[in-house]
Amino acid sequence: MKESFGADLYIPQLSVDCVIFGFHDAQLKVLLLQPMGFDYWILPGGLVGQEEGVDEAALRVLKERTGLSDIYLEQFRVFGRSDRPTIETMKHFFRSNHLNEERFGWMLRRYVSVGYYALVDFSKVRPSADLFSERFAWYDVRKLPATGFDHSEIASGALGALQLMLDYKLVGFNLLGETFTMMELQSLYETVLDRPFSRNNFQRKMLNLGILERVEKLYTGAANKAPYLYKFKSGEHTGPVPGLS
Amino acid sequence: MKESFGADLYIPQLSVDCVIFGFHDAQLKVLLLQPMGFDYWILPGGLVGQEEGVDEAALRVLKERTGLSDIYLEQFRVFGRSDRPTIETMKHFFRSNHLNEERFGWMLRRYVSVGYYALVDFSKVRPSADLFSERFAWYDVRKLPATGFDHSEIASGALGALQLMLDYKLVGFNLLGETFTMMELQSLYETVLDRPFSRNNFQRKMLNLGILERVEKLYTGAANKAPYLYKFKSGEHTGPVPGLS
DNA sequence: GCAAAAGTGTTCTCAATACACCCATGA
DNA sequence: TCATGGGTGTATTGAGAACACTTTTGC
Repeated sequence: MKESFGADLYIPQLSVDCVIFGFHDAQLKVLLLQPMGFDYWILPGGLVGQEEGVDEAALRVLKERTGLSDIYLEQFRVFGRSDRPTIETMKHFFRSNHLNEERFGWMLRRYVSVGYYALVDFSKVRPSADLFSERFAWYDVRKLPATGFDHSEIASGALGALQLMLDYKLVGFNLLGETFTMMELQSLYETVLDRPFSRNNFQRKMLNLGILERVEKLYTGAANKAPYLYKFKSGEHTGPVPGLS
Repeated sequence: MKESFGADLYIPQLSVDCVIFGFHDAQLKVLLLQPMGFDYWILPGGLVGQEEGVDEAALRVLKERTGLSDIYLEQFRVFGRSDRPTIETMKHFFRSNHLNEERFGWMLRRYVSVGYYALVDFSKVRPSADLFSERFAWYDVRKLPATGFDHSEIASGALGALQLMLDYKLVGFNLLGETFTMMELQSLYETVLDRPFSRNNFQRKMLNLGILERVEKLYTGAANKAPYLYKFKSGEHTGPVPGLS
């Protein structure tokens, strides 16, 4: 039997893909990687080690790509159709990079992928590309470039799941920094849910939840009243990996 | 290399497990199987064929165990911790049934399982045990017997997911027959959500949704007013497999 | 006619909405 | 002092909860 590099280290035909959301410039952005010598982009992802939990694999990918641990992470769906375009894309990649198909042939199979989304503080992320990628970039989740595999489908699935969860578990705060103004929070909600909120009612709704703490005033130097800064009362709704699978 | 029966037919180390919910006697029941010569119970499940989608595998299991196709099916979570008790349980099973570990040794690995829940009309199901099981039985989801693997965790995860979805997607009707009385529907909601509703408010709420059609009166022969029968206006919320993964 | 279950109506409360008004700040 | 953005207050609406009342049916 030929030497297959890495074949025995991982669970065969299983991968994780992470949709990493960051909020910046009033846009909900997604971190993408561009594989070597390719003109399309893919989501950060990886294989699951034999001794590793699936959630742990996703956290490892997140740590490698963002430099952060303690990230809010949620599993949202398995992408397992038999016609997922995994083999063709991988072959294409191998040929473009002159990789030996005999060594990495074990990867040329149909893969089932577990989809995760993560919420990060955009300003804290120090992204880095992986070994097979040339570069990374943040893209507006609603204006994605051409993607490999079925990764645009995974990204829009993640957006739908996030929209569902946003109020239910109050996860939005994970996309902001330690402190934020009410307008920033509102802008986040409007961007994610893609609909406007009225300024004053939004404020009342958020304050009535009883999970915001007013910190101090922020002097912007702008020609208006200085807005308050708020802090999320850390508690149940912040932690990463709610239901470790 | 030794002959491994079935090893190449399936995606290695990946399985599906189905929590099949039925509503009967004011209880939310789950269909369980008892493996040959064992004293615990397990959920219906199976492996995923190489040419088969993960959802398709779940539908196949459902059809085999219930005799029904067109079942409401929802994927809810992946169970992929590295310490899932799959190997020990399988070994135990092989030894009890004098199966050759050399032939089926490829199954003695850590498995990742995709969890599904299904909603069926209890009266239409004709359950059957699988090849490795002695018998089947319906159990109240809140009074499960001792289960193998981590299947009680999967079952309670499914219950949680169903509770979340019950109102959001109005999936409850899949647990009832073609027509039903308002009391049956209310009893279903009370059982699933484990809390009481007031009779009249529940009725108004349901009718205001505009998805119920009043059919005719039902003569029960009881010493009371005959209740109306209702029908679910078939549309968006009935179909099986909402997001084919 | 009475008990039991089904159907309908009324009131109260609370949260979401829309609208209006006041405050702080820099040009 | 005025435009800009932030903060607060008030009326309206609609859904949900609690309560009471009427209708049908077999005994």
